[in-house]
Formats: sequence, C-alpha cells, structure tokens
Amino acid sequence: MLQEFGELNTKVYHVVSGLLRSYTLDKKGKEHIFMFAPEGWVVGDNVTPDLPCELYIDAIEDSVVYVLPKDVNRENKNAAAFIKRLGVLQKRVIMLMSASAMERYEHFEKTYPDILNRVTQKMIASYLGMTPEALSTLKKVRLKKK
Amino acid sequence: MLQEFGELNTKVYHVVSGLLRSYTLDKKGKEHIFMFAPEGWVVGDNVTPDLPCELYIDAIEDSVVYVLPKDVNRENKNAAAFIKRLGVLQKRVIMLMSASAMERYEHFEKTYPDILNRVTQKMIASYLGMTPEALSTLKKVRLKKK
DNA sequence: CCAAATTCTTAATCTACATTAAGTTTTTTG
DNA sequence: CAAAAAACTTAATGTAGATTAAGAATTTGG
Repeated sequence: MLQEFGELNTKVYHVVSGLLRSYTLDKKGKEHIFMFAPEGWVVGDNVTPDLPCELYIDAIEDSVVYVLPKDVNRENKNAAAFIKRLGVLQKRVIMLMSASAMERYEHFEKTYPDILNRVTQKMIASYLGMTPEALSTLKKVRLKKK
Repeated sequence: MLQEFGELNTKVYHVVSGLLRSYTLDKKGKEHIFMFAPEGWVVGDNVTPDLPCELYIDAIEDSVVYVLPKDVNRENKNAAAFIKRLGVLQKRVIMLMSASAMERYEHFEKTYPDILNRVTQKMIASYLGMTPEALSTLKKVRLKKK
C-alpha cells in the first residue's frame, strides 16, 4: 500500500517494474479502480499536495517504484493548469463509475453553481451522462426531498 | 464552432469571456459533453496536435477566446507526460458516458492487451465500471460472437 | 409580435446491468 | 499437500435509468 484515502502531501510514483493501481471506495465500500500503472508509467492522485488525496494506491505485483515529490513549483507555469485539468477529469471518472444520477447532479450543482444557470438542462444531462428526461425527473424528486 | 471531430493540428482555447464546451457524438449521433469552459479556463482536445482530435468544441455564449498553439516542445519534459495522462482520462470519460459494457471491454482489450492477463477479472470489471458478473457474462456472449 | 423551433416535463414501457445466490475453479498458505 | 480463501461462472430476479411519446413552456427568427 503506497497511499491511503485522505492522506496529505502525497507523492507521485514512477513505476520501474511491476504493476500499481489507484482506486476509490464508494460509500458501499465497493472498489472502483481509477487507473493501472505498469512499467514506465507515473501514477499519483491528481490533486495538489496540500489537499487530502482521494485515491488509494497499492501494488498488485512485486514492484520497483521511484517515489517522487509532486514538486509543483519547479515545473513551469502551465503545469498548474495541467494539474487542475487532471483533477477535474479524475473527479469526473470517479463520479461516472461510482455515483448515481442523483449524486452526480448534486455534485455538479455544488461544484459549478454558476454554470448551472447558464446552460440548458439538456446540456447538463449530457455532461452528467444521463438523458434530459432522467434529469428532469430527478430534479422533481429532489424538490420533494428538501 | 472552433473545432470539429477529426481535425488535425488543433489548438488550445483560452477563454477570456463567455462559455465554450467540448463534446463528442456517439455512433447514434447523441451528444456527450466532455467539459464546460467558462472565463479563465483553457480547453482543448487532450491529444497531441499530430493526431486527429476526438472532440468538437464550440461556443454556447458570445465569447472572447485566445487561440493558442499546443506548443508541446516548448513546455518542459513533464508536459508530455501530463498530456498523455490527460488523453487517457479523456478517453476514459468518453467511454464511461457513451459506450456499453461490451464496448468498454473491447476497447480495454485492444488498448491494454498486456494488462488483460496480468490482473484479475474482478479488477478489470472495476476499472470498466461494471460488476465481475456482468463481465463474465459479456465475455461468454463475446466468444459466441466470434 | 406571431409562428416555428427548441426545450422541458410527465408518464408508460423497456432493457442493460446490478443484485443475489449457489456452485465451481483457482490460488494461497500453514 | 490439504483446506481455506479468493476468484470465477451461471442463472434468477430486481431496478435505475433509457426509450418512446405527447403535451406545455420557452426561445428564436422573420
């Protein structure tokens, strides 16, 4: 086990040989593998080191691994933008794999409150990987809930 | 419309004001939005400029946009690794949103033939966002198909 | 400002995949 | 090597969300 959910100051793992995986656990305790990393790959949680990580990382074969600092500052200015994009994508994959339509909508609502009112329902549904009909129904259920 | 599916030498779009979106069309012609880009964001297809792009990008509000070259070489060595990771994630989100369990498995089989035999079915199912039971059934159907 | 197009909602029906359960095979370990 | 654990398969049943269809609300364009 190289990294557990919630750890701070996490590293980046350069795999020399063997095989690593990164994964999440959903609220039912079910694993959702986020990525495999065989020889030559670099894995890490795509969040800045000051934030608690959201992935577990462990080895599923005997492996030789270089553990590197995330070292955001030494990289050029664009690196910060890259990391941000990676982080968004990572969250997106996790949501698609492990969250229900309702949960994905609520996450979107919380994360992009501004965008919510600037695009059509149809587009939000498309972004969330569901039909506009499903989104419409879900929102009605949601109002009752509150 | 800033970028169409299949174009070469695509750019990166820095949004000064307005709102862009990137999206794919699946084989049924259905749109799957990949990402929204409001003010301050940078969008682009996460593939190197020499490959045909897999996203459409257009503006859904009147927008002011800087069109920048992807300029992979001028960035430091790590940039190439970042781009690769972004590309993998992008493909993953697209598959999760728009492909069936069977299609996702076939894509995995083609893309990671080596990994296929190095991890358990359970792990592959987890990576693909389905249950081991679904994967097992799907593989049986697949054998008959061939 | 009105007609046409598009979006949104609602509800009935359908289906891909999840869940559950049990038996079988493979792997691990003491 | 035996037995315990883990992985894999198969099949029955359940369900979230897709599809279809039709009407209502909103937006667009001449």
